[in-house]
Amino acid sequence: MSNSPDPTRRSNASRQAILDAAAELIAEVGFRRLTIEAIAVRAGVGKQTIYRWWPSKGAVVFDALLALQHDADGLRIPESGDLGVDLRLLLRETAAGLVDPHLEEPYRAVLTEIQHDPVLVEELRERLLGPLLSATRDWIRRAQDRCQINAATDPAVVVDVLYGPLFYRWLLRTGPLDEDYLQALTAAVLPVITASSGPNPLRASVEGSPPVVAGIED
Amino acid sequence: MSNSPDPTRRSNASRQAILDAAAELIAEVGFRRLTIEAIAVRAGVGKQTIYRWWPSKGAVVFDALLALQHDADGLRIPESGDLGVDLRLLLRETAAGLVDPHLEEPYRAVLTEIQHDPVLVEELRERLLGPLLSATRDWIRRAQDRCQINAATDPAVVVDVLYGPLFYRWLLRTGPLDEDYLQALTAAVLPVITASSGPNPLRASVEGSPPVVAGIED
Amino acid sequence: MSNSPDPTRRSNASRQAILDAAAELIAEVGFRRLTIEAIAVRAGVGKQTIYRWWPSKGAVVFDALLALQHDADGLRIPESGDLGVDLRLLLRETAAGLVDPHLEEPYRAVLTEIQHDPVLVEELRERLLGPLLSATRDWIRRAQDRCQINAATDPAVVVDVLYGPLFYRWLLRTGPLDEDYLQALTAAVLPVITASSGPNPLRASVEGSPPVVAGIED
Amino acid sequence: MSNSPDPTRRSNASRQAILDAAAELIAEVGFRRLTIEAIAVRAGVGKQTIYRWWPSKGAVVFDALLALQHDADGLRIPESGDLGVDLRLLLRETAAGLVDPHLEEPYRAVLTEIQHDPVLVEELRERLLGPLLSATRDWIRRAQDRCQINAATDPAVVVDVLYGPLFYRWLLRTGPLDEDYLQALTAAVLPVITASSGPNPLRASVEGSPPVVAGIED
DNA sequence: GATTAAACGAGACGGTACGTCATGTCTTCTA
DNA sequence: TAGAAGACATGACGTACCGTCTCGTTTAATC
Repeated sequence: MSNSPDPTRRSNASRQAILDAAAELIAEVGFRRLTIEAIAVRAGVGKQTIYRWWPSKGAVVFDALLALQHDADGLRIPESGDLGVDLRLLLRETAAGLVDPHLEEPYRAVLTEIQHDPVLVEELRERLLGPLLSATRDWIRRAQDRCQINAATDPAVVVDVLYGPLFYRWLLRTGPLDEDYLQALTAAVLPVITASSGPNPLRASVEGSPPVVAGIED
Repeated sequence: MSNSPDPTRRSNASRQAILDAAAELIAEVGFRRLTIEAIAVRAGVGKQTIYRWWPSKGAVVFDALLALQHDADGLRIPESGDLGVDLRLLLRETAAGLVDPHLEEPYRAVLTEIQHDPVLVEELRERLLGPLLSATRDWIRRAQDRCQINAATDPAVVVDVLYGPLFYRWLLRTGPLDEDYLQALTAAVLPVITASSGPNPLRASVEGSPPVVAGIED
Repeated sequence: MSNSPDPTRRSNASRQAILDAAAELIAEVGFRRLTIEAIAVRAGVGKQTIYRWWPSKGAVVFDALLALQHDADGLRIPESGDLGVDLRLLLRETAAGLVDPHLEEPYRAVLTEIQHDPVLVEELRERLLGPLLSATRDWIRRAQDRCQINAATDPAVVVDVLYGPLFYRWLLRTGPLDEDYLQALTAAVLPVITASSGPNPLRASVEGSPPVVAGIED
Repeated sequence: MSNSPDPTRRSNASRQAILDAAAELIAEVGFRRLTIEAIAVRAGVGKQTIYRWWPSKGAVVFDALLALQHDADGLRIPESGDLGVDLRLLLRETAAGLVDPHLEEPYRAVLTEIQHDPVLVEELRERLLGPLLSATRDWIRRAQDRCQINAATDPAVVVDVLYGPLFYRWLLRTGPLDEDYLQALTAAVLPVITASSGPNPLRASVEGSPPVVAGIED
């Protein structure tokens, strides 16, 4: 007694028209004023056709974003062997996606939607973020193998340190993601991820300051 | 010929009731299903009283968040002189706010709303983010004066590197913000911001890789 | 590029429910406190369904009134050949409608609404008043053919003289529309409409008073 | 423990400004879209000053109408002794008020309001209609004394027959109240009210048709 | 002339209903 | 028989007014 439709009978023309219409409209009016009805009209499609195949407006936008990214061929992780060069390229490509006129609004919309939609966050993890993050983690691990990145650091943490600052500035709009910024960010982040060799008195305080840590770890 | 209401005649009881109701409701049903009507009913207030004083639902939630924060006395920036200790405390306090049962939903809501509301982003900059960020930047500058942080790095970039990873993980829900994570993040971030003195071959590649940089800097 | 809905797809169940609810509510609370929202709730119908098919609250009540009248089978014009008898029957049937517990309020509401709504007055003319008045005028003409009514008088004027006094008393509530009144009114009106035979000095003054008439006819 | 205000301290300037504003606004936007707030603003008066002295919007308009009528000096009942002349003058003056550009809308508004407001209908009876109707009835009685009007007819019925047709046409907008109509109406109505002496076969049927009347009077 | 109490203007308030909009479901017609 | 078209019940939107309720500010009448 399943009510789910038969995917083999799905009209691909309709699917494509819907994603195109969604992409166009989100660029025109933004996510807040984007409506299912408008998408249906623009796509020349019945509303039910949208409701049949997507659970929410956010899911449509998410799929539209994926389609746009495929057109742009996605994020490639550079690997020249030179960590500084690779890092700059990686950050630049990431930033380029965030400020791309066609992609920025959908990105913000998806980021927005996952805050309140557990289904969509799962979707995002599996189909957009997951591949990207695991590729990044592999890239990090290889750099660790080459002793370019401190092997003691969890790759997941390195990922946060790489992408986090970029997203933070982008989301809070505290400044532009221009070349100057990327340059400064790369210079600042690079030492974090490089192998730490000599003793570092500050670092020591983190690992060993007993009274504070005791209080903290309660 | 101004149509704006007279703030001196504003009912403080209504204002407080509205903020309380908003805080309660956002915790109960989340931001998406939060409605102005429900806030008005819960607060025992006419809808117009909300529309008179706030331009949008997001603005109400933002004020409710500010009020909650004031109750919690806000974020204090620690300054023991030990950079590692201070950094951990700072990150821990920040993270504590993000995962506080009363604050998490409002935080996500505000973060969400500023993506699509230029007025609110300005409000946020002035009244929530601004004070916090400038305090953080001052803290950084003092640490730079003590030669605990590389004086060549723009404090704004340091801010991004400090808070960015935390927000990134929190927004994308790629993992918990628990003590283990904060410990690892502190350990990873600390070297970024400490003064780098000796020659660093990787750093050199960032500053000097001619062919790539040439292409980039066009 | 028409935005008007397709009448062939109209839900007749909703239509009937709306008219019934309107009739009930107007009897319960009167026209002034009758609201579209209450009609929608009582009818188990969305407000939009009302707004889709009727332009105003008055129009709904008007249709409700028409439906009630159809149930009561409307006004029949009697024609026994005896003018006095017919006239009394006509006035009595008219008065019966005006004081019917189910119809009085809707009648007053419609009369009220047409004072301020040109669209509704047209509607009224075509669908309620028109048929009644033209039937009455035909009835008058046949009586004139039988020389029971002065053939020189415009049937439209006769109509006013027939119905006007009744409506006047009903609208201004200057007295009851009971049998005594109908009896007196019939007795008074009958001579108006009967063929005038003998010379009438007063009548003469109307037709011949030169100075006054001169001033009037300018 | 009376809450009613002290009439001796009433501001006459405000009273007049309110009535003027009401008269202006009803001419501009009609009664339906007339609001107390708009009257208050236009009159430069606080809303409470209106609510303090009038129980309803209809009451304000009623007073505004009375004031307008006083300016126009009201309806004088002509009495030349020639019934036909007097009747024409009376109908003409009545009709003139109904179609006066300044008075028509307020008249319709008041007529409308009394349908649903028992307080106002009483007010109307006492202050507007009452004096007019009793004057008319006196006029009729004097004509009856002069044997110009059938003394057997109740003056109240005569009043209805006089004014009713005019109001009927005016309210239902079935035709203009121009000189031609007034001429025809006068000619038609005059015989009703004149003394009928000789035998009238139709009249007889009214008074004596047993079978029909019997059925009716049950 | 100072006091004082009520009417006044202004307008914020808790409400109700408005008419519109978008949602997600359901039905009808068409390819 | 899937899909377009769109009517439907639902319910929130933001607005307009309602009638009540403070607020100072006149404005008379009393002291």
